[in-house]
Amino acid sequence: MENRSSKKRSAIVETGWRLLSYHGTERISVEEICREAGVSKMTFYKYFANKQAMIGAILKDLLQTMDARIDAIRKSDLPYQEKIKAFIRLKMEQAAPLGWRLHKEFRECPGHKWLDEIKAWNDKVIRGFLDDVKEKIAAGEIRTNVNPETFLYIVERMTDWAADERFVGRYVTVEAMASEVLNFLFYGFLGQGAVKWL
Amino acid sequence: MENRSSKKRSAIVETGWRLLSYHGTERISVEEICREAGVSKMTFYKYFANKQAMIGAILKDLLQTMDARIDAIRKSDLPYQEKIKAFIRLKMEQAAPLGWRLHKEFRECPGHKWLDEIKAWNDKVIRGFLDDVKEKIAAGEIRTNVNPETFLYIVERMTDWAADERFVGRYVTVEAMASEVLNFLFYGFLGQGAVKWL
DNA sequence: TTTAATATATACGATAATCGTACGTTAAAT
DNA sequence: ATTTAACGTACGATTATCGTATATATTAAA
Repeated sequence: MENRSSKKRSAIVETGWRLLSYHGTERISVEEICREAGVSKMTFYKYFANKQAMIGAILKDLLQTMDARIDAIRKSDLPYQEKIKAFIRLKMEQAAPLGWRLHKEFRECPGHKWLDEIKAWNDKVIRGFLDDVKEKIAAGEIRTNVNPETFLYIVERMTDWAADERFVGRYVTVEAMASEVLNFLFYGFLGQGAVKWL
Repeated sequence: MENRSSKKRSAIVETGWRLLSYHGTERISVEEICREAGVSKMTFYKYFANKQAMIGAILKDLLQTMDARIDAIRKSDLPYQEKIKAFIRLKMEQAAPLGWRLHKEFRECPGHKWLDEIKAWNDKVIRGFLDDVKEKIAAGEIRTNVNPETFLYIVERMTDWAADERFVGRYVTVEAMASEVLNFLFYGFLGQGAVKWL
């Protein structure tokens, strides 16, 4: 049956996602995926009707996973600071994962099949997070040396960075990138202490 | 003759670079380049022996251009800050010029033909600036907890904010905005000193 | 203007990649 | 032992790609 937890299927999904996020939807082939995943083509067609179906399944899984992670953060009893960090990290780890490559492809091909779904999901994530932050700032539970509006704007812009190849391309892992951004967001470029330029 | 300024050749180089920087060296074909450039294959092979030769020529041209720009900055008698700005601009505008895509490909394929050349070039561009910054950091004149390259990127992005009315519109004066941005840039979201979360 | 040289386009054969499937094989469940 | 699910091999059909041989147009020289 369509055993969703088959090892072979997992291998296909994993390899498929890797190649997909790197090369886009057009420049990959099922043969390549099978080759790299160590799976025969017949097995591939056992689980997926074709490449398109596989992509759809992968994206669907991805969005589901992300939703679950978001809910987990929301429901958790982490201190609010940690929640914010978790959100930002999630957003960055996902925006890249969703793939700058795919973002671009989707953007460039308007009538794209999964465009709306992804956009909707994206909005959902951002709005949910920003609304929470706004609320806390308005309630005075968060104090910052920066105007709240400025903060919100910056956070919004930062999510763009994660889809910018010039930025993402410098980091080996998404974790490293997210960590760096968080570090900057909270503490700025300069460490505390005397600072001189020239 | 191998007219280096032929229109057709330019079209090939231009399109070739676009596709190359986007899809990498492996996932493009000369037929595709010719198709997109509006050039016949025969013309392609008039100017280049094959795809590899074309890539080599493109990269060579690119590096030469970049070298010239770097030297121009170095030789200029601009004040130090202006030189830094120029470097930032060079690095950000053109300078992922090699394209994150190629950087990654080269990084992942050690025995790559142009790896050394490109690495050397990259060092020349980045080191020139970053070494200066790092020097200042080491000398205690600048202290930072953020990767200098990240800093470069962020600075560049901040210049975008200044052109975004959603951002500018919040401030009565330009000074207020600059102050806010600098405050954020230097100290991050959290001010040093008494900052409470929750 | 005629002629030679050069630039560009078309057509081609050879090879390889890709798709989706028919069929055979293993391994486990009944 | 027999059925059934999972998986691999081999296949035909189609398409892409390479590099070249040949044909045409354009330009420069005589």
